[in-house]
Amino acid sequence: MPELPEVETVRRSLAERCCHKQIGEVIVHNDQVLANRGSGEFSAILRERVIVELQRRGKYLLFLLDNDAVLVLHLRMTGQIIYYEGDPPQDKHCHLVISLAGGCGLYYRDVRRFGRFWLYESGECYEEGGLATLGPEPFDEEFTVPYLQAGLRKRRCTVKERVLDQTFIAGIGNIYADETLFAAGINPLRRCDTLTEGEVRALHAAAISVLTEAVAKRGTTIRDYRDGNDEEGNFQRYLRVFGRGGETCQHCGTILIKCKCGGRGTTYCPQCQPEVTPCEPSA
DNA sequence: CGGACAACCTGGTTGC
DNA sequence: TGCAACCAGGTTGTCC
Repeated sequence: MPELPEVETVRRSLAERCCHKQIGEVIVHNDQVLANRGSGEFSAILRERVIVELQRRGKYLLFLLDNDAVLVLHLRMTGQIIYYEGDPPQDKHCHLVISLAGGCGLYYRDVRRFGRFWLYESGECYEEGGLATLGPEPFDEEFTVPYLQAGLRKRRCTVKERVLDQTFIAGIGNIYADETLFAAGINPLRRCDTLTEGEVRALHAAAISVLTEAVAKRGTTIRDYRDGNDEEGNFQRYLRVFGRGGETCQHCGTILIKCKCGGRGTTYCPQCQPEVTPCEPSA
């Protein structure tokens, strides 16, 4: 599941491969993955454009093209955008091929076909849909302790559901929500408006440190995730709670609990992330 | 507006 | 062994 660290790893791996290259033939095998264009129009607009720069916002990948066109991609669950040389691989889950000058290109593969491409030309507002409403990501200056505290107090849902809200914090998905809450010592089922100031500070620091570490380890591969070079991430070796329900907590030895929270599978340590916050010692 | 929930998809796993 | 049911989850859309 590509979240911020995975999309950032894809961005970095593709940037060095395809920046400044010109697009040649574009083949659409399945126009389901095109959100705002038909396949003919999509191919015609992309053809002969030069990829100038790759950016990322939250979980969105942006290809900035010459003539001010922008190709936006969200990988959702199982999307993969991979660089190839020679011929693109034969694959029944390959929905789109963008060939580049010099006998190489990018192919988009997505088993579940949830991922989407948006293509915008000069003058079109490409900040529509999800991009328009994204909140700051944990690496942004705007993501401060007061911002986090104010946002947590505005809702009554669980803290995990709040952390997953992309309009509040961009880039955190199910894996890093569980890992961040563990690192902060906060139970995912806690009501988000009941966190103490100390807990908010811990959550703020944990979000930044967990994502920083995950980017450094090139993301998490549970099953499908691959970067732009078709390589797996490494952070799955460092997960402390996600996918470890029933195992023992590496910190205290307690059996990790697997439950549902906001419809998502959720794992936490009942000892390190207690349901009720202990009274803080008086100063 | 917030909150709840179905829908989109297929492959892997589980249960009978 | 076969087959049906269920589960995984990011985002959008709908409904109350």
